[in-house]
Amino acid sequence: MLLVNTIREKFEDAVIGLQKRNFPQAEETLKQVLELDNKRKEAQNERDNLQAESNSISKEIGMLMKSGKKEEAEKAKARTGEIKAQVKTLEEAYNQIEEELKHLLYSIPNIPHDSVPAGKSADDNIVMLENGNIPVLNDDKLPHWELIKKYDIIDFDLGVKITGAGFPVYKGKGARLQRALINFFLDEAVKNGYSEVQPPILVNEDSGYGTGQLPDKEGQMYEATADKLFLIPTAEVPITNLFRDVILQEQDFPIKNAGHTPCFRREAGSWGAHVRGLNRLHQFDKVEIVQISHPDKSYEALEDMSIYVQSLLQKLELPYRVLKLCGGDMGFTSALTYDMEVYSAAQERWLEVSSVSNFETYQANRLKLRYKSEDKKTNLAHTLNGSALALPRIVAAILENNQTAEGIKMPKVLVPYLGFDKI
RNA sequence: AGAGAGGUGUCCGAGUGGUUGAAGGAGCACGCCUGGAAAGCGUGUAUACCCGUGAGGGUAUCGAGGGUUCGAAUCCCUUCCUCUCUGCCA
Repeated sequence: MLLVNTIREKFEDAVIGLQKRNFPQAEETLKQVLELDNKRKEAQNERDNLQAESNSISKEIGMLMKSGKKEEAEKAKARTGEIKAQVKTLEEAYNQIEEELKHLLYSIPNIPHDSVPAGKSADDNIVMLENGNIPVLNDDKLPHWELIKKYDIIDFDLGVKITGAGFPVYKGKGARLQRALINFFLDEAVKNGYSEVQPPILVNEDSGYGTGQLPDKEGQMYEATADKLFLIPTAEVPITNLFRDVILQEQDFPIKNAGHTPCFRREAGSWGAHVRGLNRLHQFDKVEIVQISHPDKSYEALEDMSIYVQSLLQKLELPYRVLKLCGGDMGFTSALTYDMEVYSAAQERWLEVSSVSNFETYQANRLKLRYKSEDKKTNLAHTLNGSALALPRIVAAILENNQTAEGIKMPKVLVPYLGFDKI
């Protein structure tokens, strides 16, 4: 969530930023935050002063008791009754204001970076660059949902039998392709200085709050209600939460973690014509990269991550483009997001396979993820993450783009992982 | 899952109702001492919020949340976690 101090000090910028996101009543809402915060301070002052008085009387009583002046102690006790009741009232008032403020802050998205264009939808995103050759396929080209049947490598019907729609079963070379991609992505990440982690894929509520899935977005996650745990929608949640309530030293930066996990998304109400086959699933695999960065270095880190993700796509020989998301299309917690899309040649459309974001202090504030600077001050760190990469659409593009009459050619870089070069 | 023990500051560890944000030790930082180092000595060493230009002051925090009390690290309740034994299990 946003820092109240930031809102106070950069009010105009914050309003303009939120307007870029089409956040309704930006100015009114931010004013309300400041008013509530002022009320909070007043309430705290009142409460603290009274509590201080009560504390000092209690100490007095303690001293009187020690020195055997029982009667005077009793007199002092009588005085405290009233104060106690008042403190309780003030305490409740304070808590209510604080709660209200917190809820309001939870409802406000991150302020976009200056360079983020205003815009309403994906149509307003900016194409930063396009790379790679779009293959020219014969007229008998097949979309991946046909190819997987033809070669019997991914079975949606079996998944329906076991679980339901959106839970495919990978078989034979399909399963091996999955495993090869995961290993390839992890190896590349390690080569690029990321340290590999294997986090839990069920997380508690605190973790959900830490990265911003909670409150309000619990509908997106599968929940194990008996234990109040959530199946992760992305490894961002457990990996970033590794650093919840942590105070780092400046020399700890940058922290670079990478991990593979399955991801689970309910995707309630988002089914339609464009989500056939592997395009949208309830369960899929993804390798995620996470960086914890010094605030001065986080945009460098973001560029770094973007270039790294692109290097994977180049090695997989997939045509891709990089988008800078507009305010209206960015995630709630992000300040700047690049989306990487690959071209899937049979569907003849671009598929998002990675989303790389800088959250600045928005997540760190919730996470209480801080660092001690040289001058011994504690400041919030910056968090970033990105997919590197999400498997299903990569698989879709590999299958579609490389189909030939003799079978589907595998990218060279995967062959050592696969043990075969063609499906 | 059952029985028992326990969760205190960066770490170890004392503390069972009264100026305890918390003894003592270790570590770390700075200073003194030294030719240099070690030892020794001294000082300092949490987080959040609030008040104050500042020095400084206030409030809260001893796993978390409630309660009893004028006063709680200390008593009570709930909850989470760790350890030991038993059970179960990949």
